[in-house]
Amino acid sequence: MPLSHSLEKNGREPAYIRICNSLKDRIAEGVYVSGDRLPSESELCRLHKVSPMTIRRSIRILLDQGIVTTVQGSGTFVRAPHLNQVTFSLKEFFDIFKDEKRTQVKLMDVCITKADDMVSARLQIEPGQRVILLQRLILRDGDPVIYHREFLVYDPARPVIEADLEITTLYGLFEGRGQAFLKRGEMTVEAMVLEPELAGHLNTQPLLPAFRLEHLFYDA
Amino acid sequence: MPLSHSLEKNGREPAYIRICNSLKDRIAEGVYVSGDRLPSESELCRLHKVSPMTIRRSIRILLDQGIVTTVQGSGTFVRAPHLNQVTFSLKEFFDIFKDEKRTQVKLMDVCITKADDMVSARLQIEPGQRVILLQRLILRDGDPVIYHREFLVYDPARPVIEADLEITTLYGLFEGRGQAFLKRGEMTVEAMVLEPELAGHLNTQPLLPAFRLEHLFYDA
DNA sequence: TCTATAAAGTTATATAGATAACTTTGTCAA
DNA sequence: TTGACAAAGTTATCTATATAACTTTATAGA
Repeated sequence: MPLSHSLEKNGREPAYIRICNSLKDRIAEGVYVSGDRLPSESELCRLHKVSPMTIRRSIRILLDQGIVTTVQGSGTFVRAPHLNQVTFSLKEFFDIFKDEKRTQVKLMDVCITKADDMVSARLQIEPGQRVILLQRLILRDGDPVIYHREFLVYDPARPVIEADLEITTLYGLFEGRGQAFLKRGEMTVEAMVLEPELAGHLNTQPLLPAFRLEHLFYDA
Repeated sequence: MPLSHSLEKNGREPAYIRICNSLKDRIAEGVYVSGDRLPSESELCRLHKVSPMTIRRSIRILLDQGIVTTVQGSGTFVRAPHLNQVTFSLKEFFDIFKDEKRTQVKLMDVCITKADDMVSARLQIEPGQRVILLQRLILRDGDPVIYHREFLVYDPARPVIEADLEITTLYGLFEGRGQAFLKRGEMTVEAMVLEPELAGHLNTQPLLPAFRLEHLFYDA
């Protein structure tokens, strides 16, 4: 059976998006409330006159967004508003620093120290083992905004990675260096109070609240 | 053509999961590095001997997880590690408080005050307009762990919602009350320093770092 | 050499149906 | 009344194919 699905029914929105939004709207309007069962997939097929795969795709989106839950053999149910996950978007934050003309990365200090408990746990090495510590200050229009510390496992066999010392762009710092040698990263967020030393570097008063971002790169 | 897809090829893992993990592994191992093009969908079909829809599903997962990007007409490419989004999971946090025997919600105070700038902005009302302020303390084994403040738009037409005053369970507090009347919620996270008053309520020293969670419910 | 066009290859969307696994419900027998 | 079982309904997975929209590359013509 021939068809021209894209323009016939709505304009340019794909059917699966249209159906997905339709269901979302009905949930928002209270037609379906928390705990209710949505019409079965085969019913939705008949209602919207599309094939099962298209309905499945719509429902999968709602599932991914946490709006519904599915129970095999039983049905698809509206979930109660759940607030157990917050996506902490730093996209805009990094976008600010994207234009490299106004942003400057300054390498303050490079030294070799012994790993304390926190660092050794993260790097999966023994406490007291030697690590390379790089300290950087990120400036925005000349003003310090981020204080950056990087710990590297000290490996005499591998010469000190010169590439690391040359990183003076935020892109290099956050988007990974090289491409080839690092796998994936993880990032965690904590609340902290600015210590006097850090506050000094950042040109602000101590004891102010701040976020502490920790990113961890895994070598291949 | 008959088939018994589930047991024949792997054990019990669906094909789309298997293929997805296979691709992930190869990216992690460095076989495909940042910027590389993955084999096309039709190639992957031949390689894994599955139908296009199955491959599509695998790739969609990688796409959702931000591991690859797809360009229509061109191909599927490995993305550089990106750290512009942190999913701030509070699931375990709330799970702790799930058993209601050990957790107690204590209503400390109910009063009507005038909305300051922060509150009026959030509730989309004029500054100075009257709002209902509910203050609660959440106790875990008798120890205070969360201080909870709730602002409600004061509406003389609608009598003070008694249901709100009766909430003494965390479930009621975080998972929504009623079902029928609220739509969706939003949640933001900030870093803060404990003010003396709050620290007093929480039985800790002032000036400690803390997270400030703000959740916003939209009425229907 | 440059440009327009065609062709091939790619992802995006959708159809129509099949089998499997699971849940709920109704029925019948003890 | 209870328990076993069958039947119907539901989601989960997958096949095989088709059309559309887009990109890249090769080709032919000016």
